[in-house]
Amino acid sequence: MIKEKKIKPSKELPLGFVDRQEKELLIRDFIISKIKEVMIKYGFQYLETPSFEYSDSIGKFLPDKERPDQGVFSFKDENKWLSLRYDLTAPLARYVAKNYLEIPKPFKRYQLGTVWRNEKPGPGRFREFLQFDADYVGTKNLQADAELCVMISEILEKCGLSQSDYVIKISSRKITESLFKKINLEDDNQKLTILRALDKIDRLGWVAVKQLLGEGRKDKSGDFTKGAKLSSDSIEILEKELKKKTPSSEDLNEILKIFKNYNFQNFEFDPSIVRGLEYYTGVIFEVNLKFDVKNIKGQSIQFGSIGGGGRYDNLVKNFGDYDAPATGISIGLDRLVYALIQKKEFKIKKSKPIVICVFNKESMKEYISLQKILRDASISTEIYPGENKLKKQMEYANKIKSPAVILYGDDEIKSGKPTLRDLTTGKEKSIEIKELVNEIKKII
RNA sequence: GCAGCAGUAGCUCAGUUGGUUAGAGCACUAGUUUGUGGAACUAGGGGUCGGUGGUUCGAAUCCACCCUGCUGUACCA
Repeated sequence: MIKEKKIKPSKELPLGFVDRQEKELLIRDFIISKIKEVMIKYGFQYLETPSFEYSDSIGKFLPDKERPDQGVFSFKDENKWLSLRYDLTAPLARYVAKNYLEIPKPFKRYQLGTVWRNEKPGPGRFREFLQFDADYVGTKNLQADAELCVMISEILEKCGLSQSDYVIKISSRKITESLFKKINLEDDNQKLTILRALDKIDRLGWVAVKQLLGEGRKDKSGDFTKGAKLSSDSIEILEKELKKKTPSSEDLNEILKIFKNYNFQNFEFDPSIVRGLEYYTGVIFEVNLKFDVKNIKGQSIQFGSIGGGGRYDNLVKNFGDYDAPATGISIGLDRLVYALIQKKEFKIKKSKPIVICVFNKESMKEYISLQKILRDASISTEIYPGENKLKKQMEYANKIKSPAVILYGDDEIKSGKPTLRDLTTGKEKSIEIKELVNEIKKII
C-alpha cells in the first residue's frame, strides 16, 4: 500500500462503465465464436465501422435534434459534432448509402462492436456494451426476416440454450397502424404513448397498461406516469384486438408460412411488442429469455429481452438518393453473457501456465530451455516472474490455478531430471526432460 | 428525470439512548518452515465511518444539502 496521502486520482469508474474479467470475457469469446460460425454458414459478410460518426449521420432519429448529447455521448470537434455510435444499424445505413454502387444487392452483413448509450444503467445493462448485428439490406423479401429469426435461434442453441429457454416474439408495425385507424387516431404523440404503453404488457400486465392508455398510472414507488388519455371504448377495442392470438396482417401470415418451410416453431405471435418506436416499418421481432435472471444479491430481476429487430425500409433512403429496404436483428452480447452465466456452467478450457520455479538467477539459462521445450509443445508455461523464495512461488502458482510447477534446482540440473509437482494431488515426480511434455499432458 | 431504500477496512458486516485511541470474519503482508502451495498458529498493515455544512462540551450515531449505489418507474433511435 502506498502511504502518501496526496490528492489521489479516483479509482471509481464512470457510471455505467465496468471492468470485465477473464471469466466473463472467455464466455463472451465463446459466444462470438459460435456467432461467427453461424454467420459464415448463412453467408453474411463481416463489416466494421468506426466508433465515432458525425452526429447528424446517426442522429437523424434523435428525439431532440438540437441536442446531440441527448442519449448519446458527443463532443464538438472543430465545428462538427461527433457522437459515439449508439447502435450498429445507423452506421450500416450510412455505410450502404456511401457505398451503394459497389456493394452487392442485397447486402448481407454482420458486425460485432461496442456501442455507447448515455442512459441510466440497470442490471446487466451498461452505458458501454458489445452488440452483435446481422442485417439484410436491399430486399423486401420476407424470407430475409424469417431467416434472421431462424439464425438467431440457431446461435442461441449453439450457446447451450434449449427451446424452452427462449422464444422469438413477432409482430408487425402494420398491426398497430391498422388499430390506430380503427379507433380513428391521428395524433402522432398519442400514438407513441400508446406504443410505449403496449410495450409494457409483459412486465406490468393489462391492468396497468389500461391505466397507461387512459389517464395514467402510479407505480410502486409512488411515481405517476401520464397516460394516453384514450376513451374507455377505444381502450376496449385495443384490448380485444391485441388479445387475438392470430396475426391479422399480410406480412405476418407470409412469414408464418416461411417459418413452416424452415420447420421453425419456437416463436410466438405477440402484437404487444413494439421495439424502436419510429424506426421500424414492418415485421418486428424480439428475443426473450424465459428463465429467471438474478442480480448480484440473488434477487430476481426484470431482465427483459436480449435483443430484437425488424424491418426498417426507410433508413437508407434518409441518406439520399438510394432506396434500400432492409431488415436486421441485434443482440446485446453482454446481456446474453450475463444471463447465460447464470443458466449454465461453462467449462471453457483455458490452460493455466505451468510454473517453472526460480532457485537462482545463475540457472536462468536452464529454466529458459525447459520453458522453450514446453512452449514449443504448446503448453502454457512461465518462469516464475520474480525472485521470491519457493514458498512464495508455490503460493503464486496456487493462486493462478496452475496445474503444476517444475522444480529445477541445482540437484535436478545436475542429474538432468526436473521434479514435476502436480498441484492438485500434491504428488512429485522426478522426470527425464524428454518425458516432461508427455507427463504434463497427462496432468492438464 | 421521478420515487423508495442504502453508503463504516479490498470484500461481507457489527457498532448499545450521541461519550476515551471505531471493531469482527474473510482477504492482504511477515514469520513458525532460508527447496515446497491449498490447513493451523503468531504478529502486522490498512478507515478523515460517502462528502460538505450545522446542532452539541462531545457526532459513525441527530439535522440540512450534495455525491454514489441498489430497486422500481420514465426515456431507450
